[in-house]
Formats: sequence, C-alpha cells, structure tokens
Amino acid sequence: MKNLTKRQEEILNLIKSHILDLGFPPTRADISRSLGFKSPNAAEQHLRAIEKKGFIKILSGASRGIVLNDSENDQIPVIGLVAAGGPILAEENIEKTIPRSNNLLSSDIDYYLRVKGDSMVDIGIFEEDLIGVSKSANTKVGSVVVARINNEVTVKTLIEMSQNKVVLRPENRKYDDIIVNPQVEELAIEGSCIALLRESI
Amino acid sequence: MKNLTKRQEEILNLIKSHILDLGFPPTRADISRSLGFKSPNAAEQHLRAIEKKGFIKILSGASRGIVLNDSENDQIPVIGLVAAGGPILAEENIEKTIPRSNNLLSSDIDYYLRVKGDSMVDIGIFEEDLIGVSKSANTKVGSVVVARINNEVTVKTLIEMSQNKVVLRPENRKYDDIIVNPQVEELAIEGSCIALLRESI
DNA sequence: CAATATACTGTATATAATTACAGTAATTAT
DNA sequence: ATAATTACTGTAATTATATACAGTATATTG
Repeated sequence: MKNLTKRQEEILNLIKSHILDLGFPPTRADISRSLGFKSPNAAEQHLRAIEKKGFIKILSGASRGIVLNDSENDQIPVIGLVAAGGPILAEENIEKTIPRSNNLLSSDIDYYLRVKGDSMVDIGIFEEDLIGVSKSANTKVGSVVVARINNEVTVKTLIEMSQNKVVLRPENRKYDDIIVNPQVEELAIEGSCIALLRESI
Repeated sequence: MKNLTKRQEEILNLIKSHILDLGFPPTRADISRSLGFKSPNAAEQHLRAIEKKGFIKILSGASRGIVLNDSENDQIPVIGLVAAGGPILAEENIEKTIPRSNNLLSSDIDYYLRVKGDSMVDIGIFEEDLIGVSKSANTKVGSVVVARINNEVTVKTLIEMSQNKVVLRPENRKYDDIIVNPQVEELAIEGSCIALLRESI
C-alpha cells in the first residue's frame, strides 16, 4: 500500500471525520466545500487516487459510496507466542487483531500480549490473559513491563534499573527475582503493561 | 421514546446492518428493494414514523441522510456500588457507560460490574477490576456469577445449586463458602461473569 | 526529456435520491 | 364512531450526486 500525499491524507481524514460526525461519507461536493475546491472534480480525482493506493473503495453509481478499507491502523494486534529472535510485532507473531475501541481501554495500547505461564498470578495476571502494552508509556520502577532478555520475551515487575543492574520480579512467591546486567546480557524493555483483558472467566 | 412497531423495527435493523456492512445508510430505494416495497414512498413514510419516535434523524436534502440516535443500546453501563434494594441496572448505580465494541469482548455482555473487595483474588479478579456480566449466559455449577443475597450484590463461584441449598465460594482462602437456603433467604443469580477488564495495572 | 503523478478549474449530463401529492385499506386509539 | 396510526401503491418533480470530458500548471519519476 503506497503512501498518501499530504493532500490525499487530508481528504481521507475528512472522510473519516465526516463518518464519525454524521454516520455517512461525504459527497464530492461536501469535500470540495470543506477544502475550498471550486470544482467537484477536484474531489473526484483525489478519491480516485486514494482508491488506487488502496485506502478506500468507491462504489460506482452509489451516492456517498465511499468505503474505507480499514487499515491495520485501526486494529490492535494480539501477540501470541513470540518467536525467538525477531521483533515482537513481526507478522508471524500476530495471533489476530482486534478493532481499536476508542474509549474502552487506554488508546495508548500498541498491542496486546497473550500471557504464558503463572509468574504474575499474585497481581492477578493469569495465563491466557491479554495484556495491553504501551511502547511509549514511561517505564518506571514499580511498573509491570514487557522485557526481552536474550531474545526471550517476558512480563515482570521492574524493581530496579541502573547502568549495570536491572531487577525484574515475578509476582509469584514460587519464583525468584531475575537480575540482569544489561552490559553483559542483552536486555530491552519493550513497553509497559497498562491494561488487561480476560476473554473468558 | 415510544416503541417501534414490528415493521419499523425491521427497517431500523436494516439501516443498522446496511451501515455495518457498507459504512453508510441505505436510500429509500435500497430499503424498498430489501423489503419488497414497490414504492420508495413506503420506505419514506416508515422513516418519518421512526424519526417521530426518536430513533433516527433524517437530514433533509442529503442523500442517505439518516442519522442513528444512538440509544443506550450501544452503550454498556458500568455499575459501581450497587445501592441496597433497587435493581442493579438502576440509573443511580451507573458509574459511566462505555461504547459496545463488537469484537473486543463477547457481545453477550449486558453490563460491567466494578469489583469491590478481595474475595476473588485467587482466580485473578481484583478490586477495581471490571467484570463483564451476561444476564442470559447459562449459569452452571463452576461458573462465576453475580448473586444477590438479601439485597447485597456479590461476585462468587457457584459450587452447588439445588432446591434448598446454594453454595457460593469466594475464591480466596481467607474466606469461607457462603451457604444459602433460597427458600429462607432472598437469593437471585443476576448473571454470569464472562470477561474481565482491568483499566490500569 | 518524455511520461506520469499531483493538484486543481470549469462545464455538462445522466442518474441517484429525496420528497411532495394522491390514493387504498386495515388496525388502533379516543 | 371517528380520528389517528400503520402499511402500503403509484406517479412525478426537484434536487443531489457521480462522473465524464476538456483544460492548466507544477512536480516527480524513469
């Protein structure tokens, strides 16, 4: 899917907000009015270009027949087992995607991670739960983080983080703290866990 | 808001599913075609009636200008503290509402209940969590239910249910089973817990 | 350097769609 | 019992909308 030009993106956003506001797409005239075009054909040609790039579909003969091809942008990926090596969000790790629901949970969630194991049960994170992960939320001591240690992805509480010592705590009395020297072992904090979904009880 | 007739409801559903399918409302002709009307005016008059009853708004002059007046049906109530006495879904118990997001969690959820106390921590249900409750899902032994005992609402696991003995188990070793004789005490199973949301970790 | 893409104006037209008017008939409310 | 509501057919006119065709101008790509 090719990139849109600035103007084309403007028009796509206009379409989206029109739908959000009123519940149906704009006409060529609506678009022209909004953006100051003096000819409906300006809108028409932009629509054709946007369609050609795969972002919308124009239904011929139907008024307001603009169908959004929902991009992956509106979908939040659910990550199942993370294959060793590659990045978490690699195609092969995506179990499914779920539509981004504006207000239900924080809009900061970049992906959901399906929990494996029982290392976090003491704070109510169970196997098969989906954890909402934000890549941008700042990870401070005390927060639950998604960490990658030597290519293995894990969810733990961040207890200490300094130049040569990082402590990750499983929230389960059965397990011991994980102490890592990031200068010796490969360590990356992938994000913070900010929400939780359990699809069945 | 008055009730719709059977036919009017049929038309409203048609509008909704048209929007869901294509992203924009149907025309009078679309409706007529779908329901076998031979005149677009049949659809027109139904629309006017549905508008009069407050379910939609018709924007004059705009093609496909049917705006759904989102009824409470599209919002799932979040129930905070349940006042003793009244029904769970009473207005005063509704903390907020969140938009029903089709696929995120089961569409069977009738309301969310905010968990108070620690009686279910052993199965990962913590204070302040939101539990998705279905009124219709069948409550069988072993399922987590919302029960009301003598006007107090509680979430527990249903262990046994017979004519004169109902056992409800808190999932926390600290607490004992609750044994109720429904013929002596007032008991109602309000619904089953089928999902869980945690808005912050 | 030619071809293609971008970004429009301007005009015109076929058709899509709303919407008014004139009826019929059965059911429901007052 | 009478008015209002429901549930349509049928026709027609106005307006809304898509869309084709003919241009202009600039930027980008092969």
